[in-house]
Amino acid sequence: MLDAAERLLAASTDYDISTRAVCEAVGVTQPVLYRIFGDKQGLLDAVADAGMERYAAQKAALEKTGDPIADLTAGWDDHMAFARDHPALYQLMFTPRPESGAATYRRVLDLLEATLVRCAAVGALTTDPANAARLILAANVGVALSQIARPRLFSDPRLSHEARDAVFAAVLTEPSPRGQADPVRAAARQLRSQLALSGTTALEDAEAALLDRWLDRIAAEP
Amino acid sequence: MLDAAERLLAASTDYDISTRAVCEAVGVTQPVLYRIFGDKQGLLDAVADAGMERYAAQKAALEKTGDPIADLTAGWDDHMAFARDHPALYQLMFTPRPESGAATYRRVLDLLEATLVRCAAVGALTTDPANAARLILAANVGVALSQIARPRLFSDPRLSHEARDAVFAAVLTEPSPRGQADPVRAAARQLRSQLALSGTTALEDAEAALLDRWLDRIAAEP
DNA sequence: CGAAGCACGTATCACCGATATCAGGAGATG
DNA sequence: CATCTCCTGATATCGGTGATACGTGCTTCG
Repeated sequence: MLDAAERLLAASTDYDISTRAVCEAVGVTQPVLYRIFGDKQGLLDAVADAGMERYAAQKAALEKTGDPIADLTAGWDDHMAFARDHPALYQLMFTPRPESGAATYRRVLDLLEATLVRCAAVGALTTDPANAARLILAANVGVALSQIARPRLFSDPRLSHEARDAVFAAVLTEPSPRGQADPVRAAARQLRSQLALSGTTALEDAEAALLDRWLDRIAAEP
Repeated sequence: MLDAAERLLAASTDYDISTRAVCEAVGVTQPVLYRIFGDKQGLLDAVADAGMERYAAQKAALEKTGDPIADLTAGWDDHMAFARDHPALYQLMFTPRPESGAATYRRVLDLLEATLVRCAAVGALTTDPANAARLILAANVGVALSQIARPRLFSDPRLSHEARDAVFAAVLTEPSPRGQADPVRAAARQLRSQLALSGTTALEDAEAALLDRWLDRIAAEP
């Protein structure tokens, strides 16, 4: 029944389901749903909890490295992947629903905090794990929800990586492995933005266009 | 009518309103609502748009400093205050609703980007304003929505300030090179030196040579 | 074997989004 | 001034949804 509800939720266009449709998909009538879950909110909570279970399992299968910072980075990307793969379920879990969803936030925070405690154990954390977990989760949810809301504007994976590196840099002592490690790319990006907003006359239009393409290539270099 | 809808939305417990209640509050019947807004979604879009108008006005009344970075900081805090004061309206504006809300995101991004362009004009930005705007807005929305969802966990203003500083540190330069004459020339010089000491493979030799001549011209520009 | 308890279905209520249809009034046109 | 047209609003209604009271048949245990 939870499976049917989640399937209908994923298939729905307005991120909403009807208890009738869920019951019909399973082959029972409405009162059994209300006997089991008591409420539609109860059903949605159970669906969110099942999603949380899968999220935790996915994350548990991921964290096997000895390096806690690598695990933390993988955790962020995994969070983004989960949001991308299950947008309706993700929104059900992390969007502000009144009187609900508390368990999801709490459990994700606990998972995150566990990893952060490991980071603190190796002296890589500049604040307490609880505070860092709140910061990371809030930013992660924001990027994920923005990506769900406006894929055209926010689906660029570079955005997620930049946000991740920015937040990690604020709570970790060591610079993150991939974050702004390449000064060439940073310089190329800065020059491109500066050229874009100050109409320089040192280059002709064709030259500027070609330069822009090169800077783009440099900035996108792996 | 928009006023009644927003009032009912703020008073509702489940962040939802009924078209009947809105009509009854105004004193008209349902068909007039559907004549005016065409749809319930149209009504909600109009409410979100009115909220966006108020948000823009509040922000316009705020940005008066000559320092764009101070304005950017105030903009973040103002965003958080708006979310705290109008949680239902805020969620209507920034939560992923299908087929809607595009205008809100776009307009907020434009406002943010305008301030960021001013930051870039004084050489305080390390990336292009569009990218920085996406990053800042996503993080800001994430902290705000988390605060709405779980006030007990995320209402600490220190969290918002930490997130703000973390994101700003990722897109802003340190205010040390204040007396920078020309940010374009500085960026060109920096890129040239960076390219010289790190053999990048993104460009062929001939391209790198031509790029070097152009950077020289830009750096030598009066 | 019989009765109690429970699970399920039937029928129904109140509410909501949306619309077809009709009544009344403002303004144009002769 | 009469009439026609267009616009605005109300009435009535339809399909659907969350939720529940009540009856019925099956299971289970003494």
